[in-house]
Amino acid sequence: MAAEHDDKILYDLAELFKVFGDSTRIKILYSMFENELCVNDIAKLLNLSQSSVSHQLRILKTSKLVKFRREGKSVYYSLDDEHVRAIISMGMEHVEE
Amino acid sequence: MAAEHDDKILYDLAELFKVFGDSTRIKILYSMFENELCVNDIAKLLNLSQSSVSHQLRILKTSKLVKFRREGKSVYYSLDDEHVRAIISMGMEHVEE
DNA sequence: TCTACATATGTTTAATTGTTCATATGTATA
DNA sequence: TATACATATGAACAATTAAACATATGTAGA
Repeated sequence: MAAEHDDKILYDLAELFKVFGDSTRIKILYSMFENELCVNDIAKLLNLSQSSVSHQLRILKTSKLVKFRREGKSVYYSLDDEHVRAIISMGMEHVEE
Repeated sequence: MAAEHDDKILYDLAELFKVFGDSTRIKILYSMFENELCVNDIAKLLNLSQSSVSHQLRILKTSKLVKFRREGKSVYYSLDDEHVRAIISMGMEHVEE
């Protein structure tokens, strides 16, 4: 317990949860729960500025929580994998009690 | 999507993840993964001040992530339920890739 | 009740971070 | 290549918060 190996992993784990730990980012993630969306769609849907959404998407991208593809002038974002969905769902269960 | 009902839940969800999103708190939670520990044990194990541990335990307590019982002068803390373990494990999987 | 030990809490400070505003980059079309 | 639209990025500011320090509360035993 508390070996140096764990230290690194636990640090990364905290960093991961930190990304989920902001309501703007969670809303953005949740908006993509069913299907991909482009930046502007997210901004309009959640009533956020384009800049704000873009900044947060960068963080989500860096953390590998979302992936994206460009199509013409738009960039479509979606959840990176099932882990992301699973983590959110698991948290939901705890919160909804 | 983005209904007001969701808004509240998503806010709570972010608040929940925020609690996991600090390396000190994650270390504290992880130290209790196998068995309960008293405040001093945690402080010594993780090389933290008693004050710091106590402050963080308060936050974990408020968020219902840990429970506790008093035995003489000591207070023993443990993970509140399997959800907590599940959320951490799920995050671990993502991080360890 | 006095002392020692264990834990909790209040306050201050330093550091982190989300948002805003301004601007840059990228893409398509006339 | 000039213009418009979509997205990204840089910098400054305001708000949040973890840690440190001091102190208070709680408990057991002499």
